[in-house]
Amino acid sequence: MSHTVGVRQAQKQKTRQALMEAALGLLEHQSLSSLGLREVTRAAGVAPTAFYRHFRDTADLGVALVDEALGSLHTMIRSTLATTGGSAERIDRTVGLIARHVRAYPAHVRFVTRERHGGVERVRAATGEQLGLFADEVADWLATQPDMSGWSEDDRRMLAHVYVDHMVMTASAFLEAWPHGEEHVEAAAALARRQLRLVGLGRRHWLD
Amino acid sequence: MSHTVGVRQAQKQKTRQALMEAALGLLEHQSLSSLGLREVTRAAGVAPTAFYRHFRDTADLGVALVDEALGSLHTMIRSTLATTGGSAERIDRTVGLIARHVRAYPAHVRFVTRERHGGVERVRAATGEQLGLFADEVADWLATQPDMSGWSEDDRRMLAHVYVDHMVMTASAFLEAWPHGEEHVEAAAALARRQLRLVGLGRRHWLD
DNA sequence: TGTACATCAGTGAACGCGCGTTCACTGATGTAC
DNA sequence: TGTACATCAGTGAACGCGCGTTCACTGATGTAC
Repeated sequence: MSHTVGVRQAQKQKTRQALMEAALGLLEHQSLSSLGLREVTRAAGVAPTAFYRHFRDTADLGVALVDEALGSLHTMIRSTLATTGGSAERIDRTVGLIARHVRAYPAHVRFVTRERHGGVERVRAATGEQLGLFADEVADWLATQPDMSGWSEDDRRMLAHVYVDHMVMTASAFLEAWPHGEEHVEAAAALARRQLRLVGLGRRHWLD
Repeated sequence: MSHTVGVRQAQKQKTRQALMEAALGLLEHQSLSSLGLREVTRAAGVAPTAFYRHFRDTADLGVALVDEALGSLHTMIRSTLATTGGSAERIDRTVGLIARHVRAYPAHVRFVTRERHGGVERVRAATGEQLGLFADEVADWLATQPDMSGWSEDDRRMLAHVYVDHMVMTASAFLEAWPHGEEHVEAAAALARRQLRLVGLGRRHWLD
């Protein structure tokens, strides 16, 4: 057998992933600062001591979850930016992409919104850093848009910030709306679209 | 001595307040779902069992904290709405009021932003309900503003929602900026003002 | 005003339990020759 | 290809500790007469 990655490493990755998924599941009903190591290993089906082969403590696991969760968000942001067409269509498509993302990765979204201001310093820092990078990316993209010429660097960053915050808040709103039925989800989508329209109008008249 | 409220009741209130303040202090570095009953009573200087004379469990205490924290926020919102003058002055004063509120009640602000999406269901529900009432109040006030005639009920509620969310996010940004020095606070204020200007422009052109 | 009894906020001992961490281990995978 | 040794992911027993909750209690405050 060719040593593709090594059987041992592959197995280790599998256990690591099992720990992260078990944690993500448990975090639906609690926050990271109350998540227990034994609780996670029990849910993952390994001995408590196995945990230490992968993470120093649960905060360390939390940072790994931030990277995973915001990696998937990153993909979504790129899709959003690639959207073309008129203003209304872009808004529709953006909100649709957010809804799809929440459907595909509900636990990731919950984790990010919960721990973004949560009780674990290192995780808060990691989340803030990553969302900052997103804002940078959006700001860079804005700089390429024809209607943004004449905007100052600071103003562009401000607008990017607004878009990123709006995306996170909308994702969180979808997550809350879901269990209450389809009409709540549609209401959340309608709200998000109106808000984007408001921001779009502000953007159009910023240099008036 | 006239039985003003009763010495006994007054003493009980004092202990209750001590428990809530101790909890608020402890919550600076953790979240409610990991807050321990014994930890709180230790910090408050009473026996663990005294806790049960006031709260069923820590979630119950959390709900009491929500009421207290959002009561103080409520006062601030009323002040903001009472602000008069031109658009730019109103923005300046609003952001100033938020900054003052954060200075006066940092623990309340931290608690609300942390537990708004935190791991304790009942506290999340209580926070959401109260913020919803704020949005209602802002929406009602918007209905009295001359420039809002012609707006639909839904659109007014959307705008109110934007203002309330922006206020909470700005308060949270101030809280994070504080320990990093005065220039970070000023940057957060500048960002908040620019965002309000963007929203104001959108508002002015909503019915174009 | 004084006395006798009721209330009840706060106490302190005791309990069983699950926690995080340590340690020496096992046995499959990897490596050198 | 085969053999001998090294590595190291995962195990299981053991530990000391702080947790939430129960219970009977104490003594200051409140109330009835």
